[in-house]
Amino acid sequence: MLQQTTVTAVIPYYQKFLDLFPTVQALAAAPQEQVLAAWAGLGYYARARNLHACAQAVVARGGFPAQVVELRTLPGIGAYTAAAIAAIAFGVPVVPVDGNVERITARLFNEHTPLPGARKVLAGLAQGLNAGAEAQARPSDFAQALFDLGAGLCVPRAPACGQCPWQASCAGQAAGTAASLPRKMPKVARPVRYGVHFFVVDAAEQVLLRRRPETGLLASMTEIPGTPWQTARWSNDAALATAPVRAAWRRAGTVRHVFTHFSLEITVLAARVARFANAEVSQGFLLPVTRLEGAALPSVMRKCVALGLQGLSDSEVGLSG
DNA sequence: AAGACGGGGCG
DNA sequence: CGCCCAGTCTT
Repeated sequence: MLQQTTVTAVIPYYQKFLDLFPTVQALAAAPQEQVLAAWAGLGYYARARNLHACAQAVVARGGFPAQVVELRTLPGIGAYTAAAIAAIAFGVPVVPVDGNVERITARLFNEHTPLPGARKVLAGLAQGLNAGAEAQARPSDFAQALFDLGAGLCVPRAPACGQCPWQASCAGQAAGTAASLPRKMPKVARPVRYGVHFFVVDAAEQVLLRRRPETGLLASMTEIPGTPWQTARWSNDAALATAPVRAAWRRAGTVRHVFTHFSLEITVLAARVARFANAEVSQGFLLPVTRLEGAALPSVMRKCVALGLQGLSDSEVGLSG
């Protein structure tokens, strides 16, 4: 759950997962929809699918493996997580290399090769950090100490080298380059994409939703119907041609959202209908407005829903469509 | 070796 | 606004 995410963001989700799925068996037996709904808002949804599949694999093999090479074969368990579990849960003397440890290592050895190219070299160097007898005897504490050093002192900007226990042996500190390490390859510009999504509610206060494809961005998550996300703005006519129902659409507003590889600008149209025809619902499903909170809606769609609800409560003149 | 893959918090 | 976060998987 912590992969590429901050601890503070994870804590409430972690608590919710322990309540919903108190054992690995319970998680393995849960329907995917419930797991995705519990993960909704945390991002990188492949992690949720991997965690679910991982629980099923662990139950199938009769328990958790304790060695790095076996942990590594489980879904969603890469080099870092395998080492972290082995060291923390099973006392294996290995060093888990996350962003913190990468940064500490680059500074200790004054390594100037930019990431991600330097990743393999840094991981190799990091494996030598626990050579001392104390580190060998306490792999879990040593890993935690590295995380805390990276989070508290050896921070990305303005590291507190004066308080660092490794200051004397740090080549980056000696060279005066610590604060600028690790170096990174320049990032490519993020393009903008545009979409139009439709928030529509019937007289029974049910919202029309659909499930996203099982692969790609926001895979298997829930959304309100909408156009594809393209590089050009949508004309009214082109967007309305994709509307899931005929209705008096009104413009509820614009949602802006930033993904890793592009920014998204979504125009939300909102409408009420008396009732949905069967054909209109066949592409998706209906959910009472009061149950939207428990749905597997990613953050961008929660923004759209909030805007749609607000749009319906307003009283403006609508577009036709 | 590159990309794809979320979301929020902070300077 | 850009950077960063207890990375992994696919191509």
